[in-house]
Amino acid sequence: MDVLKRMQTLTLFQGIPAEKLKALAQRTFYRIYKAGEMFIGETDPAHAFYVVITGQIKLYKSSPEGREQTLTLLGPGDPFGMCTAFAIESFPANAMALEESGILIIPGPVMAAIAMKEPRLLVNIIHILSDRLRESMTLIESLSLKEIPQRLASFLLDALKREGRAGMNQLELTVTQRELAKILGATPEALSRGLRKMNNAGLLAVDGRSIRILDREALGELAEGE
Amino acid sequence: MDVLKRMQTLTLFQGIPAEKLKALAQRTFYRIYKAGEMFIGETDPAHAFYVVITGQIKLYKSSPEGREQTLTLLGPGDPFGMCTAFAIESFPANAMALEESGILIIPGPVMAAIAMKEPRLLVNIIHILSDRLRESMTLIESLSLKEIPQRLASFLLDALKREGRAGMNQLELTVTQRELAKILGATPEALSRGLRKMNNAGLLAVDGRSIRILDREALGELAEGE
DNA sequence: GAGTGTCATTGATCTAAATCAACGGAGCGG
DNA sequence: CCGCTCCGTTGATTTAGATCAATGACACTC
Repeated sequence: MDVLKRMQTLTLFQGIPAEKLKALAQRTFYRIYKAGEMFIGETDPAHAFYVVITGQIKLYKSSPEGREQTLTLLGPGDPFGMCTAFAIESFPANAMALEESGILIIPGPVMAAIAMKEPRLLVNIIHILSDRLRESMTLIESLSLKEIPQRLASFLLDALKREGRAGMNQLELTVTQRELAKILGATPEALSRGLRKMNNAGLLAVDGRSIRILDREALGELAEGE
Repeated sequence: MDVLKRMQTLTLFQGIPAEKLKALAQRTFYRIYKAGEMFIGETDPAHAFYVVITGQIKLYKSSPEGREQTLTLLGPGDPFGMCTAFAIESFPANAMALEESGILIIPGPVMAAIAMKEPRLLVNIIHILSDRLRESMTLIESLSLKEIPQRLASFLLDALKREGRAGMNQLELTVTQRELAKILGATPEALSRGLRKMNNAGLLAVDGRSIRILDREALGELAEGE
């Protein structure tokens, strides 16, 4: 794989001079992880900066009893590990490949050295961190202040907005319902019941991983809170 | 108040040349907010960078039914609004002064202009954002995977570690129990019962806002999960 | 084609914690 | 001093959602 070429297409590296990027690319690794492979543990001192190239990664927390909460899903182009590269000692979560995934690994010190001389890169990182922070706050709000049907409705509308060309009401889940449950902070059972209820109410129609939104407005009202 | 002098003491501005800081200080405002004053709403397009000088600020989310979840407490020296200054359009939460508080307000564009030429400042901001992100993840974990007694135990140990000189077992809450409940994602009733239970079990002794930890080890076990 | 793991689903039961309600105490303003 | 508000507390009730258990549907591998 041409690491440099990939890096040039990433928004993370927009505005960075080619020679700097080349220096970075020379010390960057590319690795394939298998589906289900957990490649960063919470306590790992992983001082590196990662970028997903192909596949899908989830960042999550897990409890001693085996329950899990997904923090975020990452797809092609998404960077992660910003924290550890510059700031924090150990990675604050676990990372697992949901499918076979190709990942760029940039050693923390390498990244830091380049970034210090390239404010544009630092600003890009700040953008990404800000975005993640906002998402985290939304998740906190969701977990603490909303009930499961509301969370589900919010998620669906959000996903529709994110992936949907205007006017499309079809939604393709990138993950199993089991995984979706972990994103929403619910059990698969609760999610299943939630979907069925919406189905019965005529809000949507589920068919495997694809969901057709039938009544966007009603879903919106539900998401807000009746 | 001598804005420049204050700014020089902030870790946020460590390593920044004096003349740059002076330019920043000249365009910075200082404002006092009264206790209970809500000074940023979630939808506000507040493109500014804030630093708490005195008092105490909480960032929080609120639901239409009036329930609240506190995202974080901020004290003297803590900056916030990093997101809006550089990246996001609207502020992702509400901000309220819990006590009368003095705040520095640096207009976003001013901050951005200086920061672009001062990588050190950008790195400082990345540090802070990383830290906030890690805290957010911990809160998510807490809300989703832990029950209230566990959350409470974690909080107490954390607070003890943060404020405590080694060996001290005395803990002074900076907020009412009502506010603490909002931090933990619980109701005041649930918090009260939790504290009483720990009291009865001989883990701690509550006296108003001061808490004496009697059995740190047992509290630690409880925090993890039995 | 049988055997096995994962997935979604549905029903029955259980439980942590919210909600509702009531009360005593502390601080404050008139 | 009396009323007022906000706080913490305790008890009774309710409920959302977890847990437990069982089932059918696929998709694999052997």
